[in-house]
Amino acid sequence: MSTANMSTMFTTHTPGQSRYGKLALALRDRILQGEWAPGEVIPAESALAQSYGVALGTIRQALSLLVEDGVLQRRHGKGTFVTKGVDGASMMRFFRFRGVDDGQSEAPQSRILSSRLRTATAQEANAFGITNGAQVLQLERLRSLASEPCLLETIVLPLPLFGKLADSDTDAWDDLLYPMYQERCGVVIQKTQDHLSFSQLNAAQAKRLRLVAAHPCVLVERQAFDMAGRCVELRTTRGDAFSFKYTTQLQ
Amino acid sequence: MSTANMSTMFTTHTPGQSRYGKLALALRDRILQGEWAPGEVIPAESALAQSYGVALGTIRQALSLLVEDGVLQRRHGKGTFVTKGVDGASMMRFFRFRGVDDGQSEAPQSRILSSRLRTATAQEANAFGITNGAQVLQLERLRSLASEPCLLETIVLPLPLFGKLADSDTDAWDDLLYPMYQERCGVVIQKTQDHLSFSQLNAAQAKRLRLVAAHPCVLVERQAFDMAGRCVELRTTRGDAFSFKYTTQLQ
DNA sequence: GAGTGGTCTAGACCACGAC
DNA sequence: TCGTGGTCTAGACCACTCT
Repeated sequence: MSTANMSTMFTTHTPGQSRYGKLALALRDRILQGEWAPGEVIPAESALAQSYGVALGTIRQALSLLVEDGVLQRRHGKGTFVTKGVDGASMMRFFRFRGVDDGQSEAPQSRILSSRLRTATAQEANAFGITNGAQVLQLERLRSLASEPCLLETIVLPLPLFGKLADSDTDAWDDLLYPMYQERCGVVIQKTQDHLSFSQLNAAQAKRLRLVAAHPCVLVERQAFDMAGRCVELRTTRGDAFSFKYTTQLQ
Repeated sequence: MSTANMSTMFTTHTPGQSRYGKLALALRDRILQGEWAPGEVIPAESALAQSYGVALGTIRQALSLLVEDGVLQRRHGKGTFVTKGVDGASMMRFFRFRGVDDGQSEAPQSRILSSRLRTATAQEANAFGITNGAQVLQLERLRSLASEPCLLETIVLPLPLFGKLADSDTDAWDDLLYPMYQERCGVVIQKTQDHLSFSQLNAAQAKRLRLVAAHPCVLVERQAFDMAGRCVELRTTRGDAFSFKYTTQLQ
């Protein structure tokens, strides 16, 4: 089972797949298998090197790959830890709402407006990798800062995975969904991809956000992925375009 | 064997400043000094290691830092090269204009609408690190795809550096400014920082873009930096908000 | 074949964190 | 004091690129 082959004389050194690359894949598998839970330490580098029969530097390169991927985190003097996942407040990085005291980023409050089951669209089934016609859970959610509504969200979750949420009382839900996904469903959000574009609010959406119909808004279409790289959440977020503020660097 | 004992005696091993960190700073200086021009190779890793009297792995770590910074690029089997700078078309990554054949990203055309000298504002002087009241060159520029105007830009450049541009005929300018900065003024754009927000076009701006006044637009406020990390360009770009399309990933 | 960057080894010591 | 990750060494061989 162990990949500890004999010596460098026999390695094919396949182009595109070095030894540390294979080690990274092997370790990633063990993490996904749940051998070490999110937040836990993995064995020391020296121990891993010995158990795989490779040099320390080789195992360090493997770990570096997983650190780059965001699967692992190193802490000098303490150990190497499995990542806990992204923080749920990350949607706020696209906006800077006024009226709220700037400088202090208070955690936004969350209210679930509706929760219902329906069959997945073809697009959703494809994204989630589930069969056409499977069930999904659709949520409408309003996020507020200092009692001021600021973001309106539509969230779609594949049912086999998030069944426990469908049965529970939405009033008892946490303000942050991603940590809750992990606690209640064992789903760790590891990566997100956001598509930003510009749109206008319809009447119903505007009412929720205390704006007028056709008010300009930013549309954020998010796909969230678990540690295995599977898409496990589709989210559409709308917020006042004039509160949009985003910074990006190139090189 | 005994080398480890020797070398450690001379290095203070200052916390927060490793040997490869110092090497990276030293090499960066030599690049900024112009010892190797953008696009040129630097000496081989083995040669650098020998000339600095360090192990190969140490010089490789130093080079890795500069590669991360975008100052250097490695090419297996060929050598390590000084980066040529960012491509000028990078503003297009925020938009997806329709009517133009999608899939093919044609290079947008450029027309300089105006060019004039004026004294820098306090904010500009601060950003550029020049004295208050110094001269700057301000350009208005329209970018078009397939003869359709799509982006309106205001560009401010500090004068001591870009003096040659002020004297030249704007009709003979290139479509891409950054390569031209390098050719004519020896300025290599190495990094950019873009602040995105939403706004509305005034009457004059709208006319240039063939839209109506108060039409929603995306506002991109860019700072561009040279290899030494100095801000050498301030740019404000406006484009139709409905053509805005941007994708970003988290972790 | 010669030269480059990329991988790997085996071992030493340093800096950090907890006990 | 001990265990952890971080730095550094000296030397070997592999894979890519050009001539």
